[in-house]
Amino acid sequence: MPELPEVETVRKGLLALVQDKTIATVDVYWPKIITNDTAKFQKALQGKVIETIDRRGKYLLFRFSDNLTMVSHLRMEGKYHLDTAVTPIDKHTHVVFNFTDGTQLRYADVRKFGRMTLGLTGFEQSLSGIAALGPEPLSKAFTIAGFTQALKKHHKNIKAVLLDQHTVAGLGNIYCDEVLWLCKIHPLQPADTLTAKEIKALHAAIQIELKTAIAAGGTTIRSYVDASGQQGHFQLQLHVYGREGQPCERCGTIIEKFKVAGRGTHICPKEQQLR
DNA sequence: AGCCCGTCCTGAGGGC
DNA sequence: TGCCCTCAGGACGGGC
Repeated sequence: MPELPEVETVRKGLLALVQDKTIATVDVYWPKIITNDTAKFQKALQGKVIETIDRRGKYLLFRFSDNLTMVSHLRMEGKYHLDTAVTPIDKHTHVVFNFTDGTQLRYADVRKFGRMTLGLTGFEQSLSGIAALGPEPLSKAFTIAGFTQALKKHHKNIKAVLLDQHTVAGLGNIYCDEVLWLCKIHPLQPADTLTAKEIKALHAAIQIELKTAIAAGGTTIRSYVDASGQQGHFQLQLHVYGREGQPCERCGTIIEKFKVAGRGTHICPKEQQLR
């Protein structure tokens, strides 16, 4: 499941593969992936050049010539890769961008949860999802003061707050469990009850964790690969996610798994206690 | 405003 | 072997 480090890894890899390429045509095999009118989407992209690719939270922002931006969210299993027209389209490929040089950018998504939206650059600021997004965790906009203020507004549990993207952008289920373990905070602890010390530790852990995960090319748990088909390596540095039944690396207590906000959640029951 | 829940999807894995 | 059921979950819209 691509979270910020995986999306950033995809962005960098993808940029190296498709920058400056010109789109000839677009094939759409599962129209629900495109939230615009499919025919308009296809027509608008004809002849456009991919100038760069940006990222905001877990969203990829393809910047095209003529002031067009395509917002793309991979959700659970979305993947991009470069291919040639002679390779048969597999059943999980839903959108194909045909370039004028004969190569293709293919979007595959087993679950079909991913979405793409095209508009005039800047439209993404008012797109639901991006408009309400919290600060980028690796930018100066993510301050301890702002983080503290945002946490005070919520009485729901800290894990749900970190997951919902409004307080800070980019964390998903895996990195939430990891940073909470690092800071010894119980995922059900109400956000507005965290101490200043805990908030400071969480703020730091989020940044270190995401930076380290980006450096490792992201985390491959089920199926994540980057734009070149390479797996990430950060799964080797996970402390709690997917480790239920195994001893905590710090204290030896058996890691437990239960549901929080509808998500599988992993904790060390000794070190992460609800207050 | 905040919060919770249903929805979208398919493949993997368990039970019998 | 094969079938059925459950689980995995990010974001969003609707309802309270």
